[in-house]
Amino acid sequence: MSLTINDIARLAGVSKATVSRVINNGKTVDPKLRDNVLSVIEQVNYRPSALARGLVKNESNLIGIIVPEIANIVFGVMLEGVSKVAEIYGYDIMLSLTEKSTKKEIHYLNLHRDKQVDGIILSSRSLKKEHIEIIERFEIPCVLIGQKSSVPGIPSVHLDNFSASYEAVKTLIRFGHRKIAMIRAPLDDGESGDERFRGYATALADEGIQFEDDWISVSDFSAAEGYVAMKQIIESGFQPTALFAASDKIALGAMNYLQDQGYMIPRDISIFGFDDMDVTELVRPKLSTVHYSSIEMGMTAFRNLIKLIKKEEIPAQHTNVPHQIILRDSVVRHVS
Amino acid sequence: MSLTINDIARLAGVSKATVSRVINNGKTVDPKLRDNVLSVIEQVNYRPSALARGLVKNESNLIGIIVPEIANIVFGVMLEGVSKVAEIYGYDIMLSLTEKSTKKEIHYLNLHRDKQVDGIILSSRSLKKEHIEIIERFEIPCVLIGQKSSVPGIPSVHLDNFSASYEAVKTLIRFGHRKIAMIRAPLDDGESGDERFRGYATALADEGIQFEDDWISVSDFSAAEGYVAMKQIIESGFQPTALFAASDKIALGAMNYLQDQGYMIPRDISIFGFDDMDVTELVRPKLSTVHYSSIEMGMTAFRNLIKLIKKEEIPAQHTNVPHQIILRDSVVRHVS
DNA sequence: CTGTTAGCGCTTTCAG
DNA sequence: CTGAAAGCGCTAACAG
Repeated sequence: MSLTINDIARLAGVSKATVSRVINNGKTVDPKLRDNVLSVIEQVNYRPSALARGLVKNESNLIGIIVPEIANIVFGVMLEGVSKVAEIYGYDIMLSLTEKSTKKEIHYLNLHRDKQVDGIILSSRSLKKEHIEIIERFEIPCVLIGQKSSVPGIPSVHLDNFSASYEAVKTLIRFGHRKIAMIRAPLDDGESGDERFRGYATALADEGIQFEDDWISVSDFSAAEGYVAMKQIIESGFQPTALFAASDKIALGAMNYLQDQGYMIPRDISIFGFDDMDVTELVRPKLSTVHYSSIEMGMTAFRNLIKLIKKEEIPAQHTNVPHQIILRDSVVRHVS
Repeated sequence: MSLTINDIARLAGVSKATVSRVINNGKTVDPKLRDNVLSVIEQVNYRPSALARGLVKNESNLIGIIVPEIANIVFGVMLEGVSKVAEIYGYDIMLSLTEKSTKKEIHYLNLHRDKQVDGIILSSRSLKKEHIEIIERFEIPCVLIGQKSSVPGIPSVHLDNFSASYEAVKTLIRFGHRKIAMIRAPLDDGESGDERFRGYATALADEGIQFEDDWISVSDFSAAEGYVAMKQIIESGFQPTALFAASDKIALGAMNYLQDQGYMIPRDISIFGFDDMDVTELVRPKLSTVHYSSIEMGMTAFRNLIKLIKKEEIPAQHTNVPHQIILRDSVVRHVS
């Protein structure tokens, strides 16, 4: 077994209170004693138990991250952001994956509380009563990432999905496109999926363009589904001159379908993605897309969480991460 | 504050020992008492503190994962594998990122021990004396992932990088290629980078092909560096008919360079990658590559870790995850 | 400035 | 089958 504070106290010939003091750079400890204790600690390589410490201080220096998946690069990068700042603040990370299951979200919310995490960063499509109950009952500092939160006390960090999509579609329109298809996120994907669609719809409406049902297809965020969704649109008979996809992966899948069918991109159809994953520059033509910084999102989420934990400063209920329109080769002016 | 076991005891009119017993489905507890306690727990939504429990039981149901990065999809998927099995066994995951820094690896190894993780899955380029010291001193069950371990008691889960590369290059040779370039991993990337190179070298040697220094270039695992590495090879004057890249990302970068220079792929140069990331099917031409299952790797690593933790069964020192050669459009027969 | 003494919330002998 | 008591490793008053 490991050495305990008692062992150190004995070895250094002091009380464990003193050892505790030097460990915590406690107030005034006689320099000689301190040096002595320190050298003993050094020699035997003593490390205090975070568990015991957490138990009495009622804090763990652990924060929880609950996200649907991690194989998705967007979440991976987000997590790197959180991790970077967490490291600076001396927090460790407990990670749980939910596969978008509300049940698992609840399950892990509870589990994280059991482990006494000091706070949680949660990515959920929508906060249900059950989420809120747990968070409020146990007073767990919590920030929502990726979706807008409407719950006071639970701030969120996210994109302005509406504006981003609006601008993307406006850009297509400015390039002379009017017959613009969209592959949107599943209807149950939460607020951000809806907002992207709303941006699309509003941009068209503002230009007096009326879209039909068959301009729109639904897809989860995979390339495979994007492929199918594009197929659906084309087979419906609609001939768009441009496509706005709710994610880069969808866009790539769609692009693949079109290329497989002999369409030339962007000559026949312009394509606009969302996310700016690194593959956007690796595919040909390079993909136009909406850029935002996932890492920034993660960092901001953590910073807000810290504010919540320290109770020093109340973070804004909503924090927007900036976005930019990135024009690459997949979009060209439409000539009629 | 949260309710404690004492509250429950009081509320249920029993001793906390009894409450503890029912929580742990302890031996025989009078059914009436048990039901009573259970209903109280249910009613007030009591959840025992994992910290306190961990302190006395000397286990945390936490396992640590220490990897260089997570934005890299390979690690992301690995982590999903670990997570999937961990969930079944009721373990939570503490995650730390090291950016390949040995110092950070050591740092987090210590930190994880402090938090009393029951075991650690570590991805490190090579185990130094310092790693081993910590692991052995504190008797932390630990499995190495992605690299072969030569330390008894620290088993590893990894690919047979040598064979995989050997087979890939043999495949190119079988397709009539002899002037085969390679972009390899950095020299300090550890054993698996070396093995991939050795596979390449051996395959050529076995066919009596002598390669020169300018056939080889070095790149980290990014597309940007792959681009530069390919440029280097071409500008050296060597005209390969095929390229074997140590990763898909490198391959894609290289492909981009070649395409930018007007080369036609695969007509002018065949390309072989490694990893089978999902983009391999999204780019044109689709990339030939070495496939293996990162998720399987993660799952296997966890299973081995559990064996180590439970001390029931000693896991094999080395566990190989199977690989396969995937031929796609980026490789064609060379016609001289 | 230092040691003694209580706990933090839980499990686990050990009696009964 | 149940309760009392000790203790996991640490911190935090409180005296001295």
